[in-house]
Amino acid sequence: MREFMTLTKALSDPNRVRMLLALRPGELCVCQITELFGLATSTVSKHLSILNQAGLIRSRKTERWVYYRLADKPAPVAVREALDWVRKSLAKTDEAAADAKRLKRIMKMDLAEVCRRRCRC
Amino acid sequence: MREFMTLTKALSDPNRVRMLLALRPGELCVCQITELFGLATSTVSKHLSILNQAGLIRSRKTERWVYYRLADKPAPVAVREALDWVRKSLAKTDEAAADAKRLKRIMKMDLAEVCRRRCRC
DNA sequence: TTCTCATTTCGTTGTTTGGCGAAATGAGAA
DNA sequence: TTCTCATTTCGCCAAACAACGAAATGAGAA
Repeated sequence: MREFMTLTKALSDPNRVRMLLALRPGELCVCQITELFGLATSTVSKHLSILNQAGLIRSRKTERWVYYRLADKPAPVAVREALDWVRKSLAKTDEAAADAKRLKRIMKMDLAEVCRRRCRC
Repeated sequence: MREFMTLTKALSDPNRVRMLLALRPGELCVCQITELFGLATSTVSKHLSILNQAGLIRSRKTERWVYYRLADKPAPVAVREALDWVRKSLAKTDEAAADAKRLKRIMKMDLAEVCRRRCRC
């Protein structure tokens, strides 16, 4: 029950759900997600931490960046069902399409460039 | 997206999830649910209204009482998947078993009796 | 080793949410 | 019709939460 509530609470914020959808094509680093949603880095980090704690995503650190991806096959059944539910319910929505479109543009940029841009001095 | 978030928010409170599980065997009236969870009537009513608005449950009024039941077959796919997810993830948990046990006892009581008992004067 | 910098953690603020009791509602009983 | 009473709505309080900027972290670069 406790684990299940961690899952449902993780899914109860629209920005977190959008992050799950954005991660469908493949892993992204924090600064790319920050750029995609126009939120503060600390806010994005918090959201990712909540999704991670729920087991919905996993992280990997390489060089200077932390990459997040959707949970892999060995994830618990409840987690996989949650991800399927999100995908089936929202993959074809306008919001997901708009995010995907903007993400495409961000993916074409240099990663270091994206990270530097996040700094709004 | 908006509808989906209504669903996930509805599922993000443990008492609401317990209510969904309690409704699995069949419909219950508000005072039975109130007795089952030991919450104020107004609180239970609010929770049921949120579940109803999300399409997860439906209501029916007969004589003096309002009965709530899980959403029927013609419910949207996302709703049916949500209910399946809850059932598969939690039906066999200790919490669900404990609630079911207490519910059994309440079901043996006279309905009017249960409603009157709720009044803690 | 020290420096750099992407990310996380901390502390604060405004909003949302769950809980309650009291008052309002409204459909059946009388 | 008026009365009864199960349920809903309202108003309030305390706890939880999302968002931000600033400070801390810690791994790679120099």
